[in-house]
Amino acid sequence: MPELPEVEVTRRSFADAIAGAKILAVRVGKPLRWPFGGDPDELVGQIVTTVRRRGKYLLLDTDQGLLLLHLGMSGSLRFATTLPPAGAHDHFELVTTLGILRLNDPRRFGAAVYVHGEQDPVAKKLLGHLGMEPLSDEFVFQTFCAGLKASRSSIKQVLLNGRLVVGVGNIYASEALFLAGILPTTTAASISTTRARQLYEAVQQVLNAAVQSGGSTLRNFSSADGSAGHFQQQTKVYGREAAPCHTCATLVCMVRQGQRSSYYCPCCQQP
DNA sequence: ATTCTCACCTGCGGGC
DNA sequence: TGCCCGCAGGTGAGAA
Repeated sequence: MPELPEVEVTRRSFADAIAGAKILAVRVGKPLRWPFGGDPDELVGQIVTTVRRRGKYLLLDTDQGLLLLHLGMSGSLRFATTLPPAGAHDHFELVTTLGILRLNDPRRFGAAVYVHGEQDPVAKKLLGHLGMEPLSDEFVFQTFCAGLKASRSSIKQVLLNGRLVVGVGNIYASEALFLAGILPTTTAASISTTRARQLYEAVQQVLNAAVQSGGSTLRNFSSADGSAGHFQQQTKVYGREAAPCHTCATLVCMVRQGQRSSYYCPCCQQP
């Protein structure tokens, strides 16, 4: 479920509450996307200091190391002083002095990985190739535009793959391309500087709007305090195949790109 | 080097 | 009602 907005909303919903917590126990369920990377009990006694986000990863700094969490396609976190008994899809849990942090992930594409720091080889493998953070000052138009010019892939794929800009997943790629008036199948390198600028703005606009709306809740997503998002109610094209475009009433179309669905308005969006 | 396809896993909705 | 198929918010590995 989680693209940048959902991960960021999740982060904000428990970052302050967990700061300073001492880890009392670690519970591990079924295997996730990546091995944990050590003995989970190594975390016991460590203090959670801060919660950061890099792309779609959450980075929990402790006084001795770094815990990487990823929500995959179906993951969500809860942080509360008390929680119901762990269910079949609760695969990772930190019991702390300030509450229980629990990862629920039915499909298990998510991950919980412990490393000693961002220079750790495993951390570098997971984070090292990630592109610019679209909601930070490091998101520079000139770099973005140059990256588009250098790619022969479709613009939808470039937005999705995270090498140029991180955090844009299947929902927000379609939405940003609609806002920019660009067809998802357009070759990235063929996009003019003017339209690249529109896309650069659109990416930031749609991600900011989604964060403001608490993210999208398509199935069971909720932030760590249990609240759902509602951006899915304001998508312009995503999930709206055969429905009328809100701008021009033309029916929204769907196309498969790299086994993912892309939605677009054939009237409002051009190559 | 870059680009494309596949695999990982579970659940749900639609069609028969 | 039950079964089978396709699809779902991600992404690294390996092939081309």
